[in-house]
Amino acid sequence: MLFSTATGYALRALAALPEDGTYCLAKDLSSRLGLPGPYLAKILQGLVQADILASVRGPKGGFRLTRPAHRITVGEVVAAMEGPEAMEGCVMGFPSCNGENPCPLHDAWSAVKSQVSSSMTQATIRDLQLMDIRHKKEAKERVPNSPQP
Amino acid sequence: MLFSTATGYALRALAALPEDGTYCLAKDLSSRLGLPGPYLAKILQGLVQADILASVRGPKGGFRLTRPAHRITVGEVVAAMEGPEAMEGCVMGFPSCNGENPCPLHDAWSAVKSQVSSSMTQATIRDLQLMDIRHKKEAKERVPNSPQP
DNA sequence: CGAAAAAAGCATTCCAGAATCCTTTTTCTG
DNA sequence: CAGAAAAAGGATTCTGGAATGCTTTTTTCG
Ligand code: FES
Ligand code: FES
Repeated sequence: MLFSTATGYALRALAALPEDGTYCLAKDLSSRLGLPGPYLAKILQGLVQADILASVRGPKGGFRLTRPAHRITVGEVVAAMEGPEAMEGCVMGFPSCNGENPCPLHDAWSAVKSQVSSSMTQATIRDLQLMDIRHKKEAKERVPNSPQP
Repeated sequence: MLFSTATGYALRALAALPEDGTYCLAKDLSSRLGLPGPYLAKILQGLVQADILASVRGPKGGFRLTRPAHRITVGEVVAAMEGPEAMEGCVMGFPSCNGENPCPLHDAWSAVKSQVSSSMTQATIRDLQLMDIRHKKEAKERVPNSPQP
């Protein structure tokens, strides 16, 4: 899936945070998204250190975005989660991917890398929020009223 | 790295096999490539079942390609190793990657997928052999004579 | 101030992929 | 046929990421 599952969780959690500065509980997020609770908590803490989230402890505390959603790029989040060296190395797993001794997929892969990373610096958390909205709307249309027993 | 390390090993091993039908020992391959011996052996066995390699047991036995190198595509090897479902799923790890509710990277990623998979069906083991030759030649030029103590 | 709420931090468990070891089967050679 | 060489097959260990639990610190509120 190209990135680690933790990165996916981070993106989903960020997209689920409210856009105003309200603080939001980790537990709340995890239950809303159906993600493993303590694991998500740890991920959120990491995002705090990357200055993507701000947190306050104690009652009334929680997590919130440090910036408006459209100012946080997907690339930034991926870098924070995966480290700066993500997407390095040869697609085929050959040792050392450099122009010197390219594997047959090297050119295609280089194009891919630049394409993905440019898309990632374009896309922001705001875009993910929109996606989520679409998701919910669609679900609502599909099942007009679904009682929760 | 997009694919598993085993897939990388498989590709490297296939590229290292002689083009004539000579049988080649697993142990020989592993030592030549510096790959973990028994692990490579198991990988080779898998390639036999995928009809990419043929093997014969006993003395004078070993592994060989079932077809000329230029008739074995990289895509075929990847499929044999990773299963047919490789490269499915959303780049960002969102559940279900379909056109219905695309994530912001979906279009870029779709392009990537088709590009990579078409490159993979174009490239053959023969191309990998050429890469290897380049590799060796280059090393030789760099170190004209390197005694092995 | 004291109790409760919540994040922070740390150790631990779980699990799949990576790698190793050992036994069995096949085939060649003397 | 006997023995050795080599792949085939299965069980096992190792390892890093995924996930969980527990304790500590900070903050709010009565
Ligand atoms: S060498 Fe394979 S992707 Fe660059
Ligand atoms: S939905 Fe993310 S890549 Fe298709």
